[in-house]
Order: sequence, then structure tokens, then C-alpha cells
Amino acid sequence: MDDPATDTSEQLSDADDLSAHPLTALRLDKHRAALEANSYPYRFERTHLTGELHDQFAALEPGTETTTVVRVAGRLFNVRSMGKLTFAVLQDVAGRVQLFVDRRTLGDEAFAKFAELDLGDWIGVEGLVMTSKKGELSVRAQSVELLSKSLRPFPDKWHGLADKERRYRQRYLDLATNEEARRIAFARATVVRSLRDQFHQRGFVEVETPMLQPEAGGAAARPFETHHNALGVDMVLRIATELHLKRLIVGGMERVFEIGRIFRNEGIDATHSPEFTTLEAYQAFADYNDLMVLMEEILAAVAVDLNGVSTIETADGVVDLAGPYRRISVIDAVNAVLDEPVGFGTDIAVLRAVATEHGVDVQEVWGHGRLLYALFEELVEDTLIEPTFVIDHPVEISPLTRIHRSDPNLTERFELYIGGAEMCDAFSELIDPLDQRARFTAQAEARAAGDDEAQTVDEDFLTALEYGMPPTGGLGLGIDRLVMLLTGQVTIREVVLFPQMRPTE
RNA sequence: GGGCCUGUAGCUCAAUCGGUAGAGCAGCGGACUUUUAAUCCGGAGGUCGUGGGUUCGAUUCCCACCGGGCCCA
Repeated sequence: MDDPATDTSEQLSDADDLSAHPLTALRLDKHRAALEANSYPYRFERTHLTGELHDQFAALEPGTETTTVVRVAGRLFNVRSMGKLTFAVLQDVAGRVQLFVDRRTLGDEAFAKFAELDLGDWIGVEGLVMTSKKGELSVRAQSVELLSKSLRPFPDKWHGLADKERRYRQRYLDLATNEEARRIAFARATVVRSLRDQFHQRGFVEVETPMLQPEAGGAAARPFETHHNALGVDMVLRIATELHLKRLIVGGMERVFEIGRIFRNEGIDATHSPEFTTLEAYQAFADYNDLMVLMEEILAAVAVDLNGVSTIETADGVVDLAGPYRRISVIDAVNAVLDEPVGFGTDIAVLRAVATEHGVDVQEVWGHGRLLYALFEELVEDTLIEPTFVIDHPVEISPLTRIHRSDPNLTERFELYIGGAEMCDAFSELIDPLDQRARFTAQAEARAAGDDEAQTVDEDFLTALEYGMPPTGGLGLGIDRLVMLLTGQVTIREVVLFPQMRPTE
């Protein structure tokens, strides 16, 4: 055998799993025979997706034969042989359709070849549209082509693949066998497209900013570290897109947004992935009040695009994404559940005691702002099921946010909570370079004191601000969490196609 | 980082209070031209995650390790 494409003799040894295992050895033999016969087509001309067939022929009565010839392609599943008649299921991206494989129609030779097919094989079928006696829409096969062989046995036809580890590591099997996996994957794509449409419609320009950066900024998180060989410098993967998008506002782009992956070097759990996707958007001449309205409009539109309605079923009940959403300040939210009200006027020792009493792990360096916000996280966050804007965060925890126009202890910031989870973080952006430098310096001091998530001084960003940034509203939206909410999933791994797992071996 | 649970046939799962394991589906052989997880008959399929320890004997008990899940910090 001179043709390398058909010489498989040295590509798999007898000791190889596929050759050695009885469940795969026969499939492998059939594959080698097909290679030698050079019988695999390079393409298949399809006339209908299965979904299109069901739409077009929904009205056929049971027991109808038509003269309409169609060509469908997909994976073969669920073969039921009656002897001289075989029923099978063909699955494509749109769904499934039954194949009516009748020996008289197909011919003895082709019928025998059909029996050689294995579950999971990719096939192309030409045949006549019909319905069975029970009314099942079917394609009466006139010719069948094996397009690609599946060498490995598929998971259980009824239970599918249930083992979570394998569902994540081998998502292709999950997608091939579990309808829910497909639903979520396509729902995510719909959500992203819908968000993109919404921002485009409002005059926002989609941009891309660096993932590789000399220093991480724009959020409180530890970065992944890497190295650029040619430049000979250490670099980090971005932890936010914020500081570059603001540079574009300085440059006069006025309305920009970016949908992209960011990376944070932290633990993995049901709601945290080391790489996740955010949408950040910045609008010149707008403040945080404008962005709250924008969020209400956009989230309702996305929900409708995906599900047809603005309401969502969650584990905690039905929530409606149609605005307006409730608004409550961080301090009011905390005081709504405390017996004695607290605030910036509260003695710091008393505030620490209250925080400790409610389970906060208080650190010595924390001021009023951080203590108040810690109380919010401890007492309130989980309880916010209906969409709620939590607004006016303390300056201490908001180093990139403009001071509140009516209270110097606070900033003009909001977080949007839905179903007990934070979806969105937004603010009237800090545009004064002098104040921004002071905030960065305070962050650097916290970092020096041991807070390794505190930010560093970004001189390049400060230089940009020194050229003048217009008043701007900016927001960040967690795409993964939004998809979780909209698809009813409780773990982020279910809405990420290939979640990070510990490598095997 | 702490706690709990988990790994058995290709897949989904049982069982053994310590005596080397079963079912359904898939696969293999056979019957069957209207099935819908087809049905019926027959046979086949396992280093019980890995490595130690205890024991006459370990899939089971103990320890460590490698994966995974849930809860907490």
C-alpha cells in the first residue's frame, strides 16, 4: 500500500485500545475497509435540516407516502430493526428525524450495508418524505452514504452521558447525546448576539483591547503571569477591560464596548471560573443613572430575544427583567436588616464589632466603607432575588469611581443583583486625573500592606486622563452569569463549553 | 485551606456486615416489513481509580495518592 491515506497498518498497533477492544475492533475494521475502498465522500448535498422537514411536512396524515425527494445528513442513533424493515433516527443540528429503511425500497445490497452501520456514524440519506402508520415523519431511504465512521461506542441512548467530569472534559459527547447541553450552548450564542445587537443599535462601537499587559488593572484580582520572550519582559493576562476602554473615551470614540475573555487567578467553584467573559461598555456624557435605564432596557430585550418573554423561572421563583428595577443604597440595604442603624458617623470600633458579630472576618486596616460593604455582602447580597440596583458604594472600595455628587463618602456606582447573584457593576467614571492618582496611591499602599488584590498605579492610564476625559458612564456585565440566569443553570461550568479542569495524568 | 460524598462492564446503575461481582441499554449471533428506550431467544463482556497496609483471604476495612461533585472559609 503506497497511498499513505489508506495505509493504516502502522497507525494503530494490535495493542492499541481500538484494535484490542471488542467494542471498537469491528468498527475499526469497517473503517479500514471504507478507506481501502476510498468510499468516504468529501461533501454531501443536503436539501433539508430535520427541523425544516418537520416544519414543512407537519400537516401530513399518518400513513402518507409522498413523491418528494429530500437529502438529509447527520448522526445515526437508535436503530430498530424489524428484519426486512429498519427504523432509525438521524440527528442533525436542528433535531431528529426518523429513517424508514425498507429493503424493497433500498435494495438488498444497500440494505445489507445499512445493517453494517454503527450508532454514532455520520451518514447522508436521500429518500422520500412519508409518515409511518403511527404518524411519525420519516424519510424512506433510497440511498445511504457513510460520510464518517464513529470508532468508539456512544453513551447510553436513554440516559446519555451523566458523569459530570466526562461531560465537561468531553463536551462533544455531551452535545451529541444530551439535548440540554445543546440548548444551553445555543442559548449562550443567542444571548451574546442579542447583547451585541442592543449596543450596536444604540451607537456603541465594538472594540478589542490587549489581553497581554505589563500590569493588571481595572479590578481587584490576582492575574495570571506570563512572559514575552522577544521583548524579554514579564506580562500578565488582563483582569478587566476597563482602563483601555476608558483610554478610547479619552480618544473621543464616545461610545465603545468590548465582549471578551478576562482571566483571574483564583479558585474554581459553581460561580467562578479562572477565565470568563464580560461585556464592558462606556458612554461619554452619561452618568450612572443613565446606565441603570440602559441596563433595564437591554436585559429585558435580551430575555425576550431568547425566551420570548421578559420573565425567567429561577430556583427562587419567577423574576421579571422588565424595568424599572428597585434601587436601594448599600447603607440603606444594610440598615434594613440591622437593629441599630450604622453609617459613616458610627464609631469605627462599634462598626467593627457589628461586623464581627454578623460573621464578617474583619481586617485591621478596613475603614468604614469596607466594613459597611462587608456587612452588605454578608447580610443582603443573597437575598436580592428580584432585579435590584444596589447603589452608592463607599469610596474605599471604589477606586475607579467618581465621588457622589451629594456625599463625599460615597461614589456614584451601582451593582445589579438578580437571583442573589451580581450581574453588573457600573459607575459614573472617575475622570479627574488628580483624584485618580490619589486613589491609585491609596491602593498601592494597601497592596504594600499585604492586600495582593489591590491595584497598582497605572501611569500610562493617568497620562491619558491628564489629556482630559469627558464625563462618562461605564458598566461591566458578566456574560456567564447572565447566561446562567437566563438558562436556569446554577453552575458556571454548564454555560461554558470547555470549563477549566485539572489536567489528567 | 477545612468538612462531607464519589470513582464497579462501552454507557446508566446495583451488590458483597471481608470469601475475586450483577442488571438494563449498547455490542455480538439468531427471529421479525410500521417501530418510537421496539420485542423475543442465545451467548459474550470486569486489574471493582492507583499504590501501600491489616488479614488465611480485600472491590469491601485502614492509610496515602490521582480525578470528580457538594458545602464552608
